[in-house]
Amino acid sequence: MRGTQDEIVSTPAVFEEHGRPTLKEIARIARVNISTVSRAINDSPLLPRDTKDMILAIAEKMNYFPNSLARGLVSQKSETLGIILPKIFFLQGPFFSQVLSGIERISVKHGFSILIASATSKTADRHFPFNLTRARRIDGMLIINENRRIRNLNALKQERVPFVLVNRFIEDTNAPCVAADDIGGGRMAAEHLLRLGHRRIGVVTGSHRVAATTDRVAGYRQALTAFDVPFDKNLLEAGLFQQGVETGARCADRLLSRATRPTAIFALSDELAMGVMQAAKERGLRVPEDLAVVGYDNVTFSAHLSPPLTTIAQNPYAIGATACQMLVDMLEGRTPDQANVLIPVRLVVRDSCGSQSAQGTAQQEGEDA
Amino acid sequence: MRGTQDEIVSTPAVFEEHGRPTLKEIARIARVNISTVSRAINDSPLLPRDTKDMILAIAEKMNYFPNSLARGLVSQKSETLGIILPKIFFLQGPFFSQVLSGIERISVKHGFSILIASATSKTADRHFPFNLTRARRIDGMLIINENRRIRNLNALKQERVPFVLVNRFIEDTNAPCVAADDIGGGRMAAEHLLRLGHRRIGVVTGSHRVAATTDRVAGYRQALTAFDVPFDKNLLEAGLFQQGVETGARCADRLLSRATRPTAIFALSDELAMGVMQAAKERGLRVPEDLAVVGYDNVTFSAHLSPPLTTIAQNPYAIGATACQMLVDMLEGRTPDQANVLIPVRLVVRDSCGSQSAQGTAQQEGEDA
DNA sequence: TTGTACGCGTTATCAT
DNA sequence: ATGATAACGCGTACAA
Repeated sequence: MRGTQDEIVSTPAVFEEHGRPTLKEIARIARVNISTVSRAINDSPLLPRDTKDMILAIAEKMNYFPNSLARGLVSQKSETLGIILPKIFFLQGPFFSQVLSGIERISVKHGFSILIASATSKTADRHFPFNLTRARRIDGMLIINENRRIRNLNALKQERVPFVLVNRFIEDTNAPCVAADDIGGGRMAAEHLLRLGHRRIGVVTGSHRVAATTDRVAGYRQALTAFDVPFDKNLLEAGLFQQGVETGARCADRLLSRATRPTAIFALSDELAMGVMQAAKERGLRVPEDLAVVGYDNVTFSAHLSPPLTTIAQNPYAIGATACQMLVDMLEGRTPDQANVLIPVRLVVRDSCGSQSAQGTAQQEGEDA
Repeated sequence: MRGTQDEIVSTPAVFEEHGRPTLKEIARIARVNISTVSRAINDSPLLPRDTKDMILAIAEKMNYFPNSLARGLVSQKSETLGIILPKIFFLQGPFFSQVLSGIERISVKHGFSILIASATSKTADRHFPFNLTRARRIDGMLIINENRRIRNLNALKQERVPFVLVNRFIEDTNAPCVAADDIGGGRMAAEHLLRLGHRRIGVVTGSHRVAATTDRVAGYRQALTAFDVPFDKNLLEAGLFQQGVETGARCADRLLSRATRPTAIFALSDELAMGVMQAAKERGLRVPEDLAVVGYDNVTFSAHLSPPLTTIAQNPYAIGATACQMLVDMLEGRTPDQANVLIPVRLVVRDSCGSQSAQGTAQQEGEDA
């Protein structure tokens, strides 16, 4: 019951007496100077083995930990990364959690802590997020922002604080970023349907203010162009990512009540796709026979819908990890080889578009990133 | 395009020249002593209006921000809360995100930053999470741990660091905690089925190492006892929360292939319930006619399954917010009126158990916490 | 090899 | 009403 290490380790509360131990305290006990202790703690090559060991033993016994505030004051570093979130950040799905997980993994590996900060209400600090760097709380920032336009990017650059844009892709060497290949994802989904012979492909989107919508639609249009299919903006219906199933169903309803209804629908999230399938069912349309459906995200349940949903899988963990690695590299003086990186997505073919050989060009699973 | 405030505010980069401004720098320019500036910044009542205004104007213009490291060094506080996560924290669902959201909201309101920290691999710091408090990085901690047993709770208490256990309920005035009422939730789900006349109620659980499983099962057993129905441990099948749908289906399969199969199944998550419904369908069993199903969590898609899933809704945002409020209270010297608080859950009745008046006692929606 | 002394930016306690 | 100065805990150039 004590064996595993997923847990808090016990600790002698030695410091009960005089508060937490400091270098001075240790120096007093070890009968050496403070700086000698400091050197021992920092494993300075100047000190001989024995002195070092002697001091380290005492420090260990006293449960000493360097005060990182004092250290930071001297070094002008906090060894902390800030994750900057928009005021209303949609943490609904598992996406953000996975990104965070990737960030966390890399940051601990390099000894950085992470501070989570979201824009507060307007009454609060209007200097956000620069208050954090100006107050020396963080050394760099990972900016998570789903908006299509990054406002005041210039201010960001001027501040001269290392940052990485997470999940927002822009082609700007001065603005490092890591994002999923939303354009590629949109294209792959559309191509899949086009190859199966579909020509009227409806799209159920999220808000056009978020980049996920505009980029994926852009990819969809690329595919259309490649197949010489004219773009018809009446085939687009905008729902809300936050209310995926409801709005997905509503949008699908509108699409399916058109005079010439689409033979396929590309939904920009699996939840939207779920709504689409539901709406189709209610109209007596069979998926995939009467309507092919493609989703986006490959969330856990999508494999278990009936029929199992063909979808685009992203890699949020890799996004977080890569972004964090880039930031750490910058902070440690290395230059990342790429400033703007795209994390590939992949098409997961299941049953919601029918057998691939049924219509159109037969083909297996070649279209991965 | 500049009007909204969801974004980064622009900032004159005045400090380009001499690094970031400090009290000393401002004092030099204002031709006053450092301590005068300090008083102005901290709005000391000793200073007359005009001096204060004069200094503040300069500070503002120079874009001054107090160095929180230096402040912390003096005040012995970091104004930072730590969120402690287990090594492998299942962030799959939206649950954690919502808890985090609640924490974040309250903490910014009180001027605290939040530091995210998960237990690292065993090679790293074996003092986790006390390294954080000992290094003065955080003033208190919110401990998120899904395990049934909290190991070394004593070490935690001995460390004399303010903490709150999040989503783990224990009856211990010395260990403040905030959690969802899992026992109540289990009971409510089972009662619902019992009222509808079911007597053989299968349970698809998660791992028995996590409290969510044991507590909800405990509640289920309470309901059984209240209805004089003997507990049959063969009606329990353990799946995995992380692989909800798959293991849910597998467990349901085992349950449904029993000689006398259950007439209802209580799944401890909506994903598990989804798997249960799928398994039922594959056996040609109709839900709810042949099998009633209750889920847990009320995730977004559960309202849109066919049939819509009856489930237990938790309130993760409230859990986070309440826990954080308690911690802040402790840090600011207030004593929370309750040390161990239970956040109520509620039964959301949909169609997966059939009409309530169909069998058993008719009743409306009285059983909320 | 080890000690001395100063500075990091701030607050607080003295004076004046 | 304001200034000088000593902490806070640590790192480090310089001395010894």
